[in-house]
Amino acid sequence: MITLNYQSGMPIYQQIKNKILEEIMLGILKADEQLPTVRTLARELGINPNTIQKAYQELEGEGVIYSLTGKGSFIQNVGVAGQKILKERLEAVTKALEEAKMAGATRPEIDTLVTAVYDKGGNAK
Amino acid sequence: MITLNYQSGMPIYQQIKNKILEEIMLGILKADEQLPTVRTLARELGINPNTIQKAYQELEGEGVIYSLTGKGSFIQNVGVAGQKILKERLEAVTKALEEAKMAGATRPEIDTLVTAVYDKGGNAK
Amino acid sequence: MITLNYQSGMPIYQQIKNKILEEIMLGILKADEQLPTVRTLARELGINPNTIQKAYQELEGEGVIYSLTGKGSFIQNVGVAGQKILKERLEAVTKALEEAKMAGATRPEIDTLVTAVYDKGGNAK
Amino acid sequence: MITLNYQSGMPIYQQIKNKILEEIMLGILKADEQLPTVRTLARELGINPNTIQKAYQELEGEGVIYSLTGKGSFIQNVGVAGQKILKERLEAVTKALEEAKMAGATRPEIDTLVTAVYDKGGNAK
DNA sequence: GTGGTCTAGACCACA
DNA sequence: GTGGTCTAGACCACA
Repeated sequence: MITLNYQSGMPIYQQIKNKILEEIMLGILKADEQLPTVRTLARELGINPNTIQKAYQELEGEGVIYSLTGKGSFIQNVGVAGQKILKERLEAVTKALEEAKMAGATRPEIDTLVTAVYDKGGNAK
Repeated sequence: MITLNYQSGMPIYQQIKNKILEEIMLGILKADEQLPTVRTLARELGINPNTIQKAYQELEGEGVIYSLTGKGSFIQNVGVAGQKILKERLEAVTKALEEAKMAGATRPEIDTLVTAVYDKGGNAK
Repeated sequence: MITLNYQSGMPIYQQIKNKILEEIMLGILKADEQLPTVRTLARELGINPNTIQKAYQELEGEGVIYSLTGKGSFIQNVGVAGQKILKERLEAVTKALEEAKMAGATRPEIDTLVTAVYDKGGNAK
Repeated sequence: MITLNYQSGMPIYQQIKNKILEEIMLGILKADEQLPTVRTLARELGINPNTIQKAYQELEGEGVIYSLTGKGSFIQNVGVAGQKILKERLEAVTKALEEAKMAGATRPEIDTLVTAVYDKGGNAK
């Protein structure tokens, strides 16, 4: 179930990519599981199939899914993709931390945030 | 002295905004101090005046600077602007943390990052 | 015994063609020997009969097998087909070599590859 | 100067990618040199700008070029990209060699091909 | 002007 | 039916 945000400024195909990555990370989508077809998902979301196609093709280029013409699109072996995603996100945290520090954030303030996120229970979003 | 990175993917006007915000946070630019004019800065950086214009306009919209027609652009009272910037950056950290957690980042991994950033000394960038 | 690789990107009908060509080259399939029927092979491999049909039709078009309506498909006189296949594959090697050379591959690098392939013993795959 | 082959079956965007990779490999295109704009190249080749866009975006995703909105597209630092391309092409040679061997190609036949390619002079295509 | 996103719709190879 | 390619054309952010 993907809900699109047309006001956020984030491209639709990006939102779709993120949602799929998220579901892989959370174990909702598992290796070799089939994704909705390009056309089906496009119909469901009320958008153009080309936009789904773009999302799927980028994910395939990144080794996250694989596509079989005439069959459909499937989740790739999760391990490799997952490690890459984790690494990217840790780098994003570091960058955000540096900017916050520059704006005057203190160590205790940051620690409070970290604790808040890690005590929220399983689902972080 | 602003150095632009054309290959980082970050829009030029954003880099300019960030640099000014940074200098305010670090106390280099102080309240009511005058910024270089749009044309002067454009010439210095070898870029289109429209780009500087956009950076200044957004900073004015965010209450960070104020413009006096025919006089130039000036740093707003720092306290107010600073608190808003800090708040935004702490929110960015929270968002980055949530995404990292979802990708499998553990609490100790995050703590290591935080310590790394806060033990680097004064200049975080 | 054909094993299909759904993730290699190579079309299924191509994999079937290649496997048959390979078995002819290796002398496993001999002249006038009967191939499994389209339906039998489709059932065995768990794929669509159309896919087998396409593989057989192309092989027939290339003079590698011949079909007798109501009887089945048979291996063509091996000599003729084999020479054509060999010629095609040598052309493929030339093309690959030219592209590698253009990308900076040196003669010794190529010689190393050739030796590696030809010293591996009977089974090259 | 790119000439397209509409009969080859190779997608147009692939042909464009290959041509650019080739020119980088041959040193015709150098680091930070600007490529023709999406629209210009589309007009020149008589094809849709979207097709050029796709070629450029894939090259950017592969780290071969970088694009600056409002400025144009440029050749990335060549070293890294070049090594990746070379490695891929050597693997293609190995695969072609294995298939040729399986079809009965002898070592001397292969050596003849290699010599033919490497004695043709600078321009292999 | 330049790259990036998206829609609408056609046509193809493959299964 | 399914993914892949391509055209035509609109609109956007950025420079």
